[in-house]
Amino acid sequence: MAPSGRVTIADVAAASGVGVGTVSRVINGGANVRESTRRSVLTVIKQLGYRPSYLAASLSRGTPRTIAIVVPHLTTPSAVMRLAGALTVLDEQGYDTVVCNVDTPGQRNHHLTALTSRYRVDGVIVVSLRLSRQWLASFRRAGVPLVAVDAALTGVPHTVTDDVAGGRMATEHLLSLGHRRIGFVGDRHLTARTDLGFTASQQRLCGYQQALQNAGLEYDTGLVRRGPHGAANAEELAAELLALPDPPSAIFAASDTQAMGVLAAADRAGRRVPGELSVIGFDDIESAMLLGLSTVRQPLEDSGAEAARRLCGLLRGGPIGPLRQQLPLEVVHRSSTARLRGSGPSPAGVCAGSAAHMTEVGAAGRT
Amino acid sequence: MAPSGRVTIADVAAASGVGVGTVSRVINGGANVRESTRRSVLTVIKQLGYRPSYLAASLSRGTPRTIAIVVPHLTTPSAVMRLAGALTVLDEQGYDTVVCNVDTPGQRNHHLTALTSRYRVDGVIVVSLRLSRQWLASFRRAGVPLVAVDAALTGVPHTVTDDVAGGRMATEHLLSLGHRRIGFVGDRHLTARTDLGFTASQQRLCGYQQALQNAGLEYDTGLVRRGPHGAANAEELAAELLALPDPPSAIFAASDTQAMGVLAAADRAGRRVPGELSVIGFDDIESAMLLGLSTVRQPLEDSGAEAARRLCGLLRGGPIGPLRQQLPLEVVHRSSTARLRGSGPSPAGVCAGSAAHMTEVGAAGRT
DNA sequence: CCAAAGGATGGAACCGGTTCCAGCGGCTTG
DNA sequence: CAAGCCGCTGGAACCGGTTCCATCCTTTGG
Repeated sequence: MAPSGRVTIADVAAASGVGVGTVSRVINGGANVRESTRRSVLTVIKQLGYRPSYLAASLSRGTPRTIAIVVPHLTTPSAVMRLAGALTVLDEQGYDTVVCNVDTPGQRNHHLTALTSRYRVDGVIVVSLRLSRQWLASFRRAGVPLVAVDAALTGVPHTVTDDVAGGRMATEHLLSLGHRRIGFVGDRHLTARTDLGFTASQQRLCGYQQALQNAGLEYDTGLVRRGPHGAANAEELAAELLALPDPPSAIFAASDTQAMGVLAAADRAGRRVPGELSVIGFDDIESAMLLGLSTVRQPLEDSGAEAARRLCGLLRGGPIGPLRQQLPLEVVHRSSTARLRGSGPSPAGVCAGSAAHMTEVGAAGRT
Repeated sequence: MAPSGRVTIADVAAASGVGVGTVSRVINGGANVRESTRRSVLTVIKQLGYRPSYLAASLSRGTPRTIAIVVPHLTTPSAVMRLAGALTVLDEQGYDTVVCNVDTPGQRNHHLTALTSRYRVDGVIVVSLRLSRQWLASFRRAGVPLVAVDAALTGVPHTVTDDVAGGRMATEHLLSLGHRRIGFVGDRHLTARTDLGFTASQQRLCGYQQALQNAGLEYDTGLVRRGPHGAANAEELAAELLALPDPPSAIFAASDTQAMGVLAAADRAGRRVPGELSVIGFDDIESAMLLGLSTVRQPLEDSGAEAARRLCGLLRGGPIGPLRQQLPLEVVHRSSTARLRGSGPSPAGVCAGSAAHMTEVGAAGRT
């Protein structure tokens, strides 16, 4: 028994009169250990209060059984759901997960440097971050397995949705309800250098443009407002649109969070939703259901879970499969969108897009 | 140079013609290394693509520089904000953070067992979980430093708010607006055995009762509805209250999430807020601001940050200070609460509670 | 009754760093 | 000029497990 300090496996071995190998076997899957031996060793372990060192085991074993997940703006609902999905799977698979929250490019670089310059985790999941060619090279050089969610990184397995199609679906939903003047509220396009470089908003805008074009409508930049992320900013932008001499009858917000800002702006401007203004968001976060917000649903939790599964498969050395895994989108019609007054009923909207179902969902609010 | 496999510190030492000790000094704070030596070693490191093993370093150093945070229902906004606050501080302090999400008692036990039965992290932050005496003993026996947030654990440093006072403040706010029939919507009280045993809702209910009593009002159990957590359930409970022959003119929801359910129920029942129904929540999550929800604000992010700071201090061996750290609460008056029609203006509400300021905040919505 | 097969076991080597201590020039000081 | 100090350095011991291999003790088969 150790005179002082931590109890080690050697102490346990000595105290129970067996070798360290046997103790190790007892602790782990204990194949080939006589039942009586096992029991006596377990007793000693309990008596001595022995706690195996995870570090020593990992070092010896050669793998930390830990993965890192790098996620920007952790507090946003969509990021959290992706994280939660990944955590669930990694938990099941027996991995520890260290979470790296990233709010600025500086933080991003800090964490990416730590992950590539030291051997610390078995693999990394990157969420919504558009990594530069340099970073990708760093990971490859370091031999750190990498998968991405909500970001198409060349050469890296990624789980994404078709944001362009999603933008189209949202816009087509509004078009099918008879709307012709449709506003857009989304994030400003920024470079990866000065910001984290999200692209979803940009792509959804593309889908919006495509849908308008397909419908033979002019793309009116006056109806497009972009600014920093966040509901409060979206509210201002929407207020601008509503103050226009010829305001839109519907607004497509690039995310549900921003859609909530739009709803607030509408409320403040005294516009009834959906009577005087239709609003559709993107993501289908929990609040969307509560607020009766129509939206384009993407499987947020699944996306995290899928990425985690793929990473685990990769670590197990299994086949990688196609680099790009695309998850389906779906328009969810709640009570924030309605037929434009004065436009006759039209045939069911044509929903282009990867998996364009459209569900009618009974929801609270806006009756 | 190693013929194959990972590059080790010995390889670097050999390749640069110095000893391992010197390489180690270069990698870390490099005190007492000649500048020319340092540079040549760094060059070799880059050339060989050497990545120091975090595991080996931790084992040798004796500390993993990692802490675990156990948080229930990660996807709820309040849990996320606490987590985010803790992450920020731990990041600054150079700790890795492994996140243990817990949705069921089984998961809780699984993670707590892992944390106590193996030496894996330097310390643990527990959020909102009421740990049993047995678990506390396990942690003490294992010598794992522990701090708690939003849960008063005996003998453990904890960062909390006074939920009873908060409940009182919310109710007094409504009373000061002339309301006399005030409903309550909150979580069902469950034992720690069958559920995770949150107590906040229960305590806020106590505050509600106290405030009523202080105002000389009868406690009417018919106005109190409790059920499983979640906005959807709260919506149902609120609907019950609104369907009463003599419905309440105001409702206090034990959390903002539940308050959102109440708002949805009011909307669905055609009750205008705050004209026909006042609603106040608790927490001040981001949505509350957007929805113009009056609420009792608690510093969620700070609570996580404070707990992390205390844990770091504890690990550094500093003084622990008082076990209980209490953060202030504050009523935020937005546009979901208003004077009861027909009741004259009354003097400013008396706000009991630890630090009872009351702020008037201009907010969007419900004009 | 003896040999072969196989389960249980002990223990050395190893994982890859950190740290401490001894050693070695070179420079200051008396 | 010798003693003393200090900055830099090399390297062995150690952190606490896992794993593999040699060994020993049983069984089972012939």
